[in-house]
Amino acid sequence: MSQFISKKNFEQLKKLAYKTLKVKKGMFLFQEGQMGQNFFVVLSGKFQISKFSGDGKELCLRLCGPSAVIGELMIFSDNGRYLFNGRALEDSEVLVIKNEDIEKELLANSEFAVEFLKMMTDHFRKQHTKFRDLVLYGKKGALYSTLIRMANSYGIQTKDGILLDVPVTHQDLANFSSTSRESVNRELNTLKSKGIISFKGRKIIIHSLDYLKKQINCEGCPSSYCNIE
Amino acid sequence: MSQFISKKNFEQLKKLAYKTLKVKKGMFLFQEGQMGQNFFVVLSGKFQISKFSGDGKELCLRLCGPSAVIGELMIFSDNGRYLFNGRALEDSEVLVIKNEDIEKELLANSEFAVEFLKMMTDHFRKQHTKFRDLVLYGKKGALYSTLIRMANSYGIQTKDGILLDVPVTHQDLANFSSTSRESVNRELNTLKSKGIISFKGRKIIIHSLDYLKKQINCEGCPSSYCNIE
DNA sequence: GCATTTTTGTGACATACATCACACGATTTT
DNA sequence: AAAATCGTGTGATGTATGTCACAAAAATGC
Repeated sequence: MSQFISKKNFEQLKKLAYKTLKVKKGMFLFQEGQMGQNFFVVLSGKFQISKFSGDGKELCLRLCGPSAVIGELMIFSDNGRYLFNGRALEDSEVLVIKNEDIEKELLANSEFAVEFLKMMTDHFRKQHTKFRDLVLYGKKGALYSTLIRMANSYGIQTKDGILLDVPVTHQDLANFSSTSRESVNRELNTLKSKGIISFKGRKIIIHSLDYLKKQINCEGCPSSYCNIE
Repeated sequence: MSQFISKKNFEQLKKLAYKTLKVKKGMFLFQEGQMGQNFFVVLSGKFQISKFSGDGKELCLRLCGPSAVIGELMIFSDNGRYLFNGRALEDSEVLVIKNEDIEKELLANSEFAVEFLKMMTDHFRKQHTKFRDLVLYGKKGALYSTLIRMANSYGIQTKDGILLDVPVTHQDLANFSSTSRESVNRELNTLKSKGIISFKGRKIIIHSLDYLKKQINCEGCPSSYCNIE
């Protein structure tokens, strides 16, 4: 169950859904700029939330697994356009909820409204920390931040260190860090030569999460914000 | 009156306040990392919302005049620490509202809860566009974005163009754009030589807002998000 | 009005980072 | 098994932008 919303309110969201939708791997559930009246709750599979820049680069913001709420930012928006792209990384299934239905429900049920507001502010703080890492600590900071987040979301503790158990390419990491594949490659190899990380096949093992955290002043941040979801 | 919250709900916020506070020019109303149980509504004066990086640089995010809601992001937070700094740029006065009081009120009054949620999502989208400009369009994009926002918030239409009627130094613009004073200076002079802007004393006149907008793909964005507040 | 401080302007240089080019190994397809 | 594709590694080079140094102009204080 997501850390965002209680089981009870997750059930409530389920009730509000008017259909479920299967999304094939690689397909867009929604795209930035597109009009739409729905948002979604992931039931199975995985989605990547991203944003395209003018010159075709893609900035990745979230990886969303089961029970994540996505496409939710347009609720109460004037113009009803999605801000991001949501693409299925695997064959996936989602609940579809009409914005007007949730708006009604929020008015009718203030306990639910508060829970939902809580989720939104949480989400906001999470996005904010990502923002901070990107803007205040440069490309390197963004990469470190991405590694830390992936460790918190997909890391498996082994005696060797934390194994990032997701199939990510250097290009993927670059997209999450608004930098280039080559820079990611070089920086990862620098980290490896320092003994901070190592590779196991294509996957990354982090030996010193602390080192990465220190570089971006990450000490105080509650780890619930520090993930990639 | 702010574009964020209706007069009625602004009155409601006023009722919830347990005191008003005068803040002298230059003083911090709150600082990042600081514990606190309150948020604020500006009654008079002006506040700057900012964030410090590890190496002492300051990233400025908002300029907040009367009826802006500030320090609100910690509502429902686990750790109760401010994410930003709020500093008075002039002698100012604010309403002080306890987080627990608003949390109670939101539970009791769902119409208010929805209105508040609306404000938060609006705010989120606004921050998001700033984020996009900073990360996706580089330093130049950040500066253009800042100029556009200031034009929308403080611009006065004259026959000459849009006069930015705020006292801002190049250093201020740099802080809003996460760049350096010198870069701002050079870029402004480049814009001047292209006839996009000109100077009237210390103030900036924008002759072609469209040019700036085009550079950062700003066409579709509703101008209510595109301000500095 | 003079002195001091703040703000702006600009050259020289250093650095971070993107881009291009290409090689190589691994994986997948035919 | 050969061919094609994909992911990685790395040097060379260009560009954007930060930093330093210092001067001129403007604003402010006394």
